[in-house]
Amino acid sequence: MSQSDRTPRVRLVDVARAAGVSKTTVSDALNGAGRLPAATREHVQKVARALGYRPNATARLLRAGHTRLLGLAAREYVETPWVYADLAYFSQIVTATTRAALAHGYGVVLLPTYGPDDCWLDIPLDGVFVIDPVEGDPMVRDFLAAGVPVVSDRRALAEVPGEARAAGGWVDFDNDAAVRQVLDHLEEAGAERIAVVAGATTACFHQQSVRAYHDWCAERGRAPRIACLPAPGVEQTLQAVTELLAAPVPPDALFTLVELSTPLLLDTIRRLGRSVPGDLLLVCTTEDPAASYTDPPISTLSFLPGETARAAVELLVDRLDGRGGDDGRLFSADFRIRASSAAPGGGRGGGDRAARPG
Amino acid sequence: MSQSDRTPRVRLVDVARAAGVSKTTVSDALNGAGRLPAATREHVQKVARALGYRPNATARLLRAGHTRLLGLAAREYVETPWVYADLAYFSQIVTATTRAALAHGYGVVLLPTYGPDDCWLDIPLDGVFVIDPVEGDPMVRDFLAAGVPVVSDRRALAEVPGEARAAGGWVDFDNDAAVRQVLDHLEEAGAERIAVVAGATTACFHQQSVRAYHDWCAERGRAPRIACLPAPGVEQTLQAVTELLAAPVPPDALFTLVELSTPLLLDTIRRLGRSVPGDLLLVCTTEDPAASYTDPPISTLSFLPGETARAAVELLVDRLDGRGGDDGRLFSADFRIRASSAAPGGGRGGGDRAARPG
DNA sequence: CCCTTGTGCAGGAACGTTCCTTCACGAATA
DNA sequence: TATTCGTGAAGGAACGTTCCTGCACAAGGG
Repeated sequence: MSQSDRTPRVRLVDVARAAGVSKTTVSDALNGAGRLPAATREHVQKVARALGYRPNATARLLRAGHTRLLGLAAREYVETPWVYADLAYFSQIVTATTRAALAHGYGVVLLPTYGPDDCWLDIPLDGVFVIDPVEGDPMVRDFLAAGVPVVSDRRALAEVPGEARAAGGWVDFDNDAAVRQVLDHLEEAGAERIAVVAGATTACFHQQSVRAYHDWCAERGRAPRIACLPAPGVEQTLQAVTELLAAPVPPDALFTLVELSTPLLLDTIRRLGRSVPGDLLLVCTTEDPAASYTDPPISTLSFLPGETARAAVELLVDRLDGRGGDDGRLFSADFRIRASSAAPGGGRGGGDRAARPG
Repeated sequence: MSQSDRTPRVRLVDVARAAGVSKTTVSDALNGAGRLPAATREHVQKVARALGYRPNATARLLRAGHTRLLGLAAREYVETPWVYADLAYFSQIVTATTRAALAHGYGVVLLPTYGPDDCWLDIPLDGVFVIDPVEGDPMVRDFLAAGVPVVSDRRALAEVPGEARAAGGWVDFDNDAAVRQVLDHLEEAGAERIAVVAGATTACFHQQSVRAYHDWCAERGRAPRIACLPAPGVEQTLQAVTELLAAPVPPDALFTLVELSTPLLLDTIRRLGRSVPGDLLLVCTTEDPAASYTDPPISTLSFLPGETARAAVELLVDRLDGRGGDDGRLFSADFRIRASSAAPGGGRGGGDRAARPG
């Protein structure tokens, strides 16, 4: 009943019967294999075309032993899958994963993140890329147990005990270094009261970043000024910024970790009567290219979703093809200093240059 | 070699042998089928768990006759697949398709859009959602020929001759009506020289919209002012806007059809010395929620990618489950009038109200 | 004339499931 | 005692491919 028509699809044997040859001959003729004279080959092809024969993909896969399908799952807010794919970071991850996979002859399946038991195992996959896995992630566990190689974007979680480890790879960022780099830069530019806007999610990124910020503040004896958003959204984010800036002694620098329309943020800050970078230095974590076209251009921190995804797919494909390469790859975030965080004295900034750690 | 380990995976028969029962018993015990006493069932389950047995997904699918996998393909700029998934429209289509599919127990495969011959047929799919198919699209043809139901977002292309038609569905917009609605609104608000920014792509949306604009202008004896972008990108778009506004007799209204950061556009217009809506009325085609938070809020035209995708999936799923419902669904775009296109006299606008045609 | 070598194809075993059919056996009924 | 009946489980045929093996026949060499 699943097939819309009740005509039961023409199979290989049907072609064979119609052409008066065996299954083998048909298969060989259509796949360009075996030793067949051109005449036979063409005859079979003609018959197959006449009958409208199309090979059954599932049967081929069963025979082949692999599916050329890679799974992609985002494990943040598991109960509402793919809601955050609207964010530029996820969107670019999806795009880049797909493009890289296709370049290697693989398709990409967007996976369910919750559901009855281990329902994801019903999908025939050769490998999986898991974004933001949680501690002891059941999905990761299931796939590894099923012998499906997993690459995640958190190296900490790839360190599972025992033999399963051999099948897990990772790509990751030096998150601490990135956050510190931004904070150091702001301090150097004269900032004394740096405020941070983060998200209260299960994503390692936010948790790690917030911790790094607290550590950095503690080392300098500064009081952290932080707003943690329970959920993403334009309204909430702008609200948080407004509140931060309304403090009795307002911050002189703002570092956002949540994704947001940067031109809109700039505009909002202006409407609150503060100028960038005059009154407030600004650095945004974002993948939005619009950031470099604002006035002033905004300093950005990017976690290179495209490169991450590409690397993850390469890792996975290498592993699938038996080329056991590295266990993982560590990236550095891409910090681009622009006018929005230039020193008041004018000693820095104005340009559009990338800074890389150590 | 494809499987990373050379341990050849434990199969159903292996469990059967180890448990001292037959394949049937194992299958029934694990799937909760058949008539088995609890003791046997538990014994088999224990053995299976001990051996680390995981059923082979491909084999199940072959047996089941369906894959619970839906394909998603964007046919715009076929040679560079998924580059435009960064755009909010595509991104939301992908998100909504995936969520709707998962809700019905289907996974989503992001399809290749080019490649050797009909390579997409190697992927085991139950149905396909094709965005922006081109005329006589080979992908659509291939899938229909292979008996895989196709839903596209262009009703014009679903009208293929003959019996194949029964397998194609569509969701679409009344594009002309939407464009005219915006133009009429701008005219009513006092605009006399409406300029349009469109993209030069194969997407029906742009072509149809441009045609509608030309027709509308012709009916009124107005000269069309249009900028067609060869490629999307912040730089190009802002450049086009700058040029349009630099005309000797500049436009008094702007209607953008390409996706763009709306706060950035507003900012750019201001930097060119024009005020919105005072000097220039503004309506943007966008899916970006930031548009309602700018100052002034921007009037937007949305093609509801989320609802489109949901409808497409419903259509597909209905067809797959034998519930032959409609052939398609026609949507109306969502035009929201805000202050950016309010009449100079102040007669209109300021609010945030939706307008629907008809 | 027999043995090799090569060509053209057929048969059938995989791939790993599910599920339909059958069969044995003990208990209940006639 | 001979017939039903229900329970528990085995056997094997699908699902639709691919590909290994092997057979028949013809041509060539000794």
